[in-house]
Amino acid sequence: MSTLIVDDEERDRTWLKNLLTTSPSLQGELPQPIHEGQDGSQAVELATKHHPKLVFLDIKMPNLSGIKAAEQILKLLPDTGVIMLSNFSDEVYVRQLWKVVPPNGVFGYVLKSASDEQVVEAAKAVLSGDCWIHPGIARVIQRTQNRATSLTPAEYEALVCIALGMTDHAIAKKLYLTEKAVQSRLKSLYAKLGIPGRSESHDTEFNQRCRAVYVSTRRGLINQSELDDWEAKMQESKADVK
Amino acid sequence: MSTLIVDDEERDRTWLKNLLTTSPSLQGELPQPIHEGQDGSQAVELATKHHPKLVFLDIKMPNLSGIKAAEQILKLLPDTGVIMLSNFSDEVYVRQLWKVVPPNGVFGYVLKSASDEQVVEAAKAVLSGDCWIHPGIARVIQRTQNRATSLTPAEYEALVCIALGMTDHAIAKKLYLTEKAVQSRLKSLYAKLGIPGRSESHDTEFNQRCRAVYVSTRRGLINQSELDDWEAKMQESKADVK
DNA sequence: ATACAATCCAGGGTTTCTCCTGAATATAAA
DNA sequence: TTTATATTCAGGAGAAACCCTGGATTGTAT
Repeated sequence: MSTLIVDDEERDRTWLKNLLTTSPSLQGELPQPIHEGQDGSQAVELATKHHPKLVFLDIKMPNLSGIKAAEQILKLLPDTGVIMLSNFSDEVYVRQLWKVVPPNGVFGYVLKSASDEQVVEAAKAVLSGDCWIHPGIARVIQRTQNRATSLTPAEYEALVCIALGMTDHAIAKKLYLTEKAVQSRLKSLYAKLGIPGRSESHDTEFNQRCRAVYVSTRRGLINQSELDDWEAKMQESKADVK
Repeated sequence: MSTLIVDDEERDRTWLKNLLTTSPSLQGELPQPIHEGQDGSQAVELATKHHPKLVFLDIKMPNLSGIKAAEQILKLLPDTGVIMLSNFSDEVYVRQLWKVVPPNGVFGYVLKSASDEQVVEAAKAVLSGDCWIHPGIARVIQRTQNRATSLTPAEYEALVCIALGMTDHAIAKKLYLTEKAVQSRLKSLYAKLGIPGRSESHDTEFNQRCRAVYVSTRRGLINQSELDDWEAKMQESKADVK
């Protein structure tokens, strides 16, 4: 029974380690020893080796993201308590995490802007079998549950494509659809994002396509590093065709 | 003669404070005492009060950004050594900083991913009247100097507008131009960003408008918080018209 | 079985964006 | 003064994006 801390920034690792070991209210409760890793693949590796009870994972890491690392760890060791540490309250991550964590899984989600007390609180909660979710994320989760505003996989796919700058035609080819189907997806996407079209206000204010990307980024539905991943995937599948 | 540390994250402030006070190679050289602030307006306030020799400024802060704070501080106290601390190597910030810092000003720019040694090095350099720029930023600066790839103010303005999702028509109205002029700006923008148009490749791959936003964000020419500032400004000027 | 939502698709019409050529201005460098 | 460069504009053509209505197909919940 040990604890695992995985973050690519050494500064954050030592901060967290100090916090956990010196906190009075965690004395004796924190599984020892504490192992450390620097990226997602190390996280999986160290977890399979030491079977930790508690794992802290940064989301944004090289090689393997914290989310994917969590997925693999939970698949192998479902009883592990996973606490995600993130700089952002991005909806993408909440979306992804929701799919990865088993329904009865125990996990925490804390932003790096959290106070030391909150981090300790999260650790204690997860150790005693509860979940701990950062207050700032509560409303994000609400939104992902809400039918009227949350995006379907189809809409999300379309969103990513336009954010990468693809044309309707290119999207259709990539997803094996007609252009009409693509436009249909986009139409419902714009509606859910609340972007007014030509019809609604007399003079057109917005280019819906770009506006959709802007508000989605602001809401954290997409972010640059996610898009870059997609871009890389696109490149690959393009190479396959050749 | 004192030192000023301004960052909205307490964690980073204490980290930096510890680093500066405990570093052997800075003993005796660091101006004492050390004052701390949490945002840009406090930075200006504390600087006018204590006339520090050295100021550490985080770029992303509430109320007043680190860049704007630096501008005001350097206007009042041109001999202050300013060191910018940033999480990102975004081109926007380099652009802005270049305008704000006087030609003979002394400043540093270090990324938060820097090692402790680098931060100390930067501090020593600035204290002895030199500039210190993070290696990762060198090539960004190169790009901002290069005529062929750097954007003119006109192009940059257009870029921000399309990133916010405005139509040609809306942009023209906002900037007091014809739509044709806007399109002309966009055309040269696309060219500088190296985005292929309909003519260049047989089948159109990209929606240039969205693609431009994507690559610009990736290059750090624009970023979300900057765009949000612009969005707020747009709202204001819209209210003025009423 | 019925209802519902999500999806794909079609046709046809309107607007916006992009492309091309070309011209007039202004400003700064040679 | 000439030469470049940046910039604003025009007209007209074609492509892409958006609007509306509506049908067919799935799957899922009641």
